[in-house]
Amino acid sequence: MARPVILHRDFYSRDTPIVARELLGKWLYSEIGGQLTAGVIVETEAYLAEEDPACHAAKGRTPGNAAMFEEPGWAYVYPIHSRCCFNVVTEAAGVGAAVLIRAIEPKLGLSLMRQRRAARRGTETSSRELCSGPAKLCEALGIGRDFNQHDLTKGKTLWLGEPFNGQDPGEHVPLEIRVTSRIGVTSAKDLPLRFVWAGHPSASGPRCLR
DNA sequence: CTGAGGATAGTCT
DNA sequence: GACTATCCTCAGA
Repeated sequence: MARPVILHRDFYSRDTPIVARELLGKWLYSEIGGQLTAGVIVETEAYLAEEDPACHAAKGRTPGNAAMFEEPGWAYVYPIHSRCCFNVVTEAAGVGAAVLIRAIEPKLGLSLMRQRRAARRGTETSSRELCSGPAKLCEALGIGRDFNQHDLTKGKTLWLGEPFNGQDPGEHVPLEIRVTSRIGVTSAKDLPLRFVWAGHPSASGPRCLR
């Protein structure tokens, strides 16, 4: 297929909150075994290298978080509660900052997404619930730990880019962005580092935070 | 519809 | 052994 524009290294090589904000409206693609799935990013969270105890890199580099210290534009996939969450590394190599992708609106390959989700759940899932959470979208797109340290700027198997061919980018830019504290973190509760496409049905979290 | 609580496993100390 | 950037089920309204 003809690739839509892929996000390059310089997109990621900026301050993490800026990257998190500008990621809203971009598309996340996975092409695994020749099967394409994709969706629009509607919710992100920034995790900072400095003064952010909630960041996995806060206590320094360990084998588990090593990906966060790699090149911007690389993937950091970590396991939690027997699921996975997907981050993109930002700023610069050695810094230890990233953006967590919390929710997408499913656009391409819905039936495969449903299949992958149902494999775990055993029940049918509505399209708005399909990718409305960091671990849900990983399941739906087939993102596992094998994508840790994957280079997202190559446009192969897993990457971020502009809207799919034929889709008007203008329709995929949020009219309003809501900024809140991050969901589920136990430290640094007050930092306004969560970015949501305001009112989007595919966002996660309690209704009052969408 | 909403909010609370429990299940669950990988990682670090 | 204690954490956890989660998800799902089940009450209750």
